[in-house]
Amino acid sequence: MTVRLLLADDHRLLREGLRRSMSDAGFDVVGEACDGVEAIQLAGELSPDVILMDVTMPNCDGVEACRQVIDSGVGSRVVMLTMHADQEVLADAIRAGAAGYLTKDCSTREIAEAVRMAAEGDTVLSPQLARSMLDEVRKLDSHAEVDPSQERVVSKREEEVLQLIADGCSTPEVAAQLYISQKTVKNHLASIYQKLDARDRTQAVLQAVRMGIVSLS
Amino acid sequence: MTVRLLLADDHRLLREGLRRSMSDAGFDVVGEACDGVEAIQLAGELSPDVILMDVTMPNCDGVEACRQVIDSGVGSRVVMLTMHADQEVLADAIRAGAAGYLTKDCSTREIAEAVRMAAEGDTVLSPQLARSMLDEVRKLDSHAEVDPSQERVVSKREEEVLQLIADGCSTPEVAAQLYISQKTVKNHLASIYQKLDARDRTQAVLQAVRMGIVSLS
DNA sequence: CACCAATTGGGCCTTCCGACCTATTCAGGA
DNA sequence: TCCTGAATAGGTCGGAAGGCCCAATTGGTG
Repeated sequence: MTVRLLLADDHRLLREGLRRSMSDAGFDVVGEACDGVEAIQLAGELSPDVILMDVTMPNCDGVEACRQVIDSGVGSRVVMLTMHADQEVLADAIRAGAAGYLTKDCSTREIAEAVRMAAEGDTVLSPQLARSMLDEVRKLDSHAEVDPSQERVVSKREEEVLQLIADGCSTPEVAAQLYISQKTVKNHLASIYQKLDARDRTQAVLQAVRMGIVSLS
Repeated sequence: MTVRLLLADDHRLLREGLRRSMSDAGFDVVGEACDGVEAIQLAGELSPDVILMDVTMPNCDGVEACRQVIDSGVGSRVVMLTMHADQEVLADAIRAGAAGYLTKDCSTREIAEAVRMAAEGDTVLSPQLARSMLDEVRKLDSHAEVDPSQERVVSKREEEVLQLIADGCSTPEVAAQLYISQKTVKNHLASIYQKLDARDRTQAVLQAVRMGIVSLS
């Protein structure tokens, strides 16, 4: 029984490489999608056993596409592929129902094994993500409610403040945006400076960018 | 006469895909590097005809690695691979002496052709980058002297100020570092704000990071 | 229950920052 | 040669930023 596989990645080079590797590994590559919307559509039309889905794609990102495919009930197992080992995205992907989460640092052999295991109902992950993955799964098992992405360095509110500053807001503007006083914003910032080992907002935002806490534009 | 090819990309999946594709296309893949430093080292040891080099790599980015390979005089032609069609990076790559600049949206066939053409001394580029590439080449042809990375948005001095700020310096510290008065630093900053459409140092540094003017640690 | 972290807010103070004004020197292009 | 741009430096001024004190509430955790 060959595994029917759908590839979803916006980079043709990677798709072609995967198609060859996966075909050689004995999988039946039934289709390729170059964005999230196409992936969802093809998943519905082709009902593949497994979908190898890139996280970053145009139109609809991989995690959202994964969610929609799982929710649509076609029964496809989704293995996420990502460029970077991002804890946040991993957590999102697991919550979306992904059956695997691999970085593109993996070998084709590892990918092939992951696809095979996903097809058999197992959940697979990159070795370097094993621990956090297990933590996430444990949390899902123990208390099935959504947890605000564990191990946060700064609090939720502080993260909001940081993002607004990164978006170009001044202290008064952040206060207005969040409906709190300027003093509270300053307090949050002072707390952030301690946690991120920064001494001003510039360093705090840069550190947050390095740590992936905030996104730049 | 087969073309001897070196692959440099930090993503093993992509490297393996490329190795297969390029081998099948008749190239002799003599080595693989997973970061910039390794790429430079292997280029020296193996003297490949062509190096397929990713732009974003650990240790030493592809553009810098390209520059060093070209400067080392091993005679290898460097074809850059990139995730995104970035004008700035393209310009840097061309200045660094790259023989080609392709996005990973290209097909393996296109990559193979690009490698072949690069080996023959031609310069190749992604279709969507053709125009800007030609403009860049024209500039290089018209005045062939070394210009300190022309089209600079901010001046050399302003760039130094920006980098120091990004490194965590305050205005007095920047002034001390550059042996100028605080007032001059402020003047530079005011000029930077205009040029980068920023209203404070935080925004200026973030914009500079986006534009690749400064590096974050 | 007691404690802790998060979130909210206050006051006071010093320093920094950015806007706006001017000015000199010097190198390079029209 | 004149003019522009870069780099240098000064002043003033209002607002922003950051340090350092403080306190109230809320929601968990031990």
